[in-house]
Amino acid sequence: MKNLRPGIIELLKKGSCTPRISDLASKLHSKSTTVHYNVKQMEHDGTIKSYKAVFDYNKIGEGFCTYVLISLGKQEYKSPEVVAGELAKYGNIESVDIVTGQWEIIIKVRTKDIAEYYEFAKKVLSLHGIEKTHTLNSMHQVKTEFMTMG
Amino acid sequence: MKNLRPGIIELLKKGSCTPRISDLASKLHSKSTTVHYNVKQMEHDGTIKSYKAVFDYNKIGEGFCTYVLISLGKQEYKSPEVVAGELAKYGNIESVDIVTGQWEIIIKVRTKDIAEYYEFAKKVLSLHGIEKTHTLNSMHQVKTEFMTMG
DNA sequence: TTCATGATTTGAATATTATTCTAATATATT
DNA sequence: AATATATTAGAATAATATTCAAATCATGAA
Repeated sequence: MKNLRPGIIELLKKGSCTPRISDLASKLHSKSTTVHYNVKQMEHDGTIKSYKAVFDYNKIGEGFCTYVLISLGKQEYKSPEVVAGELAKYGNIESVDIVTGQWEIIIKVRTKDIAEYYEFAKKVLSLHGIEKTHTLNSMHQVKTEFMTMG
Repeated sequence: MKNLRPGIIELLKKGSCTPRISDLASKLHSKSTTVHYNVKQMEHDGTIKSYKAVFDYNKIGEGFCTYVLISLGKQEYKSPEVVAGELAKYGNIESVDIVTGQWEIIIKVRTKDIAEYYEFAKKVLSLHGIEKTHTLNSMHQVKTEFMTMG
């Protein structure tokens, strides 16, 4: 007997979902064929990127959430774009933004606990030409991906 | 003729999607009834909070993305939890976290442009007993909600 | 305005897929 | 080992998305 959850979680984290046309139709007081037409349009013109699940991250071993402000150092040979692209490849990094001001990149990281975060930081943040970091640990995730937790 | 897009976007931002059981089943080399059983289990025990869409936020008038670090001031009568809860109610705030360190709350805000952000900041950040803020503007959103943009 | 063109909506028919139910198998507990 | 519980599987059904053709609406040109 195989434990399907990890595989399901990995797939649903990024996709493998679909809009409920009939639900949208009834909520918007429209015909389902009309909603279907509009949604497909948004998919084709790139307005909609994906359909995915939002999890209770505490229940999938990613309850420890950290924001890391990253500075690259002026004389660095790697551009922020390159470093950001490298960071984006990590599955436990939820978001990567190149920002203005004193820091160059901000990332949001999800790990099981502080120990796993420490391993991540050792492995990832030492590489990639990162000079300086400032860490903000989330004690309470009140809202995530537009979803209010509770 | 009504423009359905705003309504569809609002609903898909938080929900109105469903997992594609058969897609999961084929990718995981399992029977769809088995996947169905496991997914329902995760829904019922709260592991899965919702199924939603991810957008190209530039195309839905939310291309301007800002992280705001918030400090509340020691003698404040409102707790971080209360302020965070109030902030979470705003539809254009993607995430709200209560964090450790020199700042108390970090939020991620989406607006159309800097002008709309200014209106938001005037309206929201002046209320709620917020003492000091530090703003990081995203010049490039490389990854969002686990989805790499491109 | 009227006409013509393209875009959006609609309804009916069909195809897919989720869901239900029952049975079988695996896992855990005593 | 024996019983109870949890998970997987198959067949039948229900629900829903999708397709297609036709109707309606919106737009711009004459």
